[in-house]
Amino acid sequence: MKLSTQPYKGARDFYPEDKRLQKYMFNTMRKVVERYGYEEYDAPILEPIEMYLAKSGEEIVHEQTYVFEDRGGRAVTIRPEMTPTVSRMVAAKRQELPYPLRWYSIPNLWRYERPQRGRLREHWQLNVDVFGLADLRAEAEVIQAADAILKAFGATHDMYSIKLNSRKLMDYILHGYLGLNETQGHMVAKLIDRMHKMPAETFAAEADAIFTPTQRDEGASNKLLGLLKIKQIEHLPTAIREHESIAELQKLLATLKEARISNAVFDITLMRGFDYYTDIVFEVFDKHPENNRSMFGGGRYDGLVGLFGVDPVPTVGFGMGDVTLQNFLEGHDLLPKLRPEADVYVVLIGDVYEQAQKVITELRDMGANVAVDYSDRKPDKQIKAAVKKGIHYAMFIGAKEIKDEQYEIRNLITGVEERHSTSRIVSIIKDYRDEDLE
RNA sequence: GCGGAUGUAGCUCAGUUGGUUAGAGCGCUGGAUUGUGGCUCCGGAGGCCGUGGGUUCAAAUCCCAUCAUUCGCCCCA
Repeated sequence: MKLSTQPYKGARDFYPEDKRLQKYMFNTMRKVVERYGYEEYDAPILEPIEMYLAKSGEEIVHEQTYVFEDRGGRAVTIRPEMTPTVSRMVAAKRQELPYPLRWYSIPNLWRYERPQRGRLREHWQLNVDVFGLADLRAEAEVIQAADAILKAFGATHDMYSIKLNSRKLMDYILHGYLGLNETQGHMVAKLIDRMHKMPAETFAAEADAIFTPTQRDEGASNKLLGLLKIKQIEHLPTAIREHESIAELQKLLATLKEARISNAVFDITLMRGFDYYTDIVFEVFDKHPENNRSMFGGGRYDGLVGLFGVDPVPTVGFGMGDVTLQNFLEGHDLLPKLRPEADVYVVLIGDVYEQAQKVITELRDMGANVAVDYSDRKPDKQIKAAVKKGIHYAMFIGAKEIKDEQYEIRNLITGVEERHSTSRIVSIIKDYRDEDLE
């Protein structure tokens, strides 16, 4: 039987060029969040299944999680998200950690589902969380960090928008204002979550079906439809505007505006799927016409740490997936041309392998990344290999060069060729390497 | 889990109403050119036509199944 060369369904192979891109994305994320003072942590990819039974809807456990039995008969899952894990870690050291905590991680996560654009079975996700701050300043900070990451990739505010809403507000609207019971509220919330994927009439009909005849007679259904059309906080009915969550949303929007985040907007239709959010939620949307979709989001989830039997710790965080981020960067043409690791490709001419060792070692000792072609092929073949690898410089070492201690170095982009000493060559290489690091 | 589309060379794809030995471009490789890439010219390798069954004198082509890829739904980071 012939073995397949395809990677497992929904998972990706990272060839060097792919890995280079991933390194670029992760490094950029790390650089930004560390600038905000976040510390990196990590944890096992396996967790006991109980971790996911306690929270966040059953769907994810029963249908979208990798579950298997270990040799000891324990049910084990491959983590589908990092939030429960990090909550567990915080709970374990609840009393000894220096709050507020600023933690981040870039875990590998798995979900058992049908792969499609922007959604694979395996992905990596930057998780950024603040623990121990029951204040909007935490929300403001993580949103700023998220915004700063996108800017670090070269994105501008016209490319995405940041939508904000409040779970507390929605709870009040659904139950207090519209008078729905818990089940109805849940159904309406799920429906609102899908609102933009269906025609307005379908939405209205499905919403209507959730209300009781009495509620419909009282106009609750029409009230809901009216509310969902409102784009500005100021246009909400007075009764709603007086709710405490409104002042918080306004305050957060004002803070973000001060921080020069001009593309943050209130969006009453923003729900987000997880049930564990307790207050502010936010989501970043790609505004590219062909990829108009949610990229990533987060919010406040004050209840998770407490599930581990310790006093609750207020928490705000977000998760940014690598697949959707990459789609975003590609769509807006923000991916840079990444350079290979090697600075220079050494072309050996003639039988100089032994004598060239000294020079090559010298280059490496001075900090150059040097790949050497040991194939004994003719120079043109060796040069072609260097070009194909995308290496910027080719260096020629032959009998003549070794004798003179002057080596030919060619810029493979411009074709310009010069003869220099090793130290001069290394400084040329380093100048080029630093060029793009502004 | 449900529905649609697509599987032919490493890649992108042709392939007539079913009819001999399955094609092109790019790429790969050797040479022209034994110390120098990109252009040009000449040669070469590379295919179980996704896989398994069926119909037929005859299948890349028609039918069924299956697997994979992909788009959407469900769900959701």
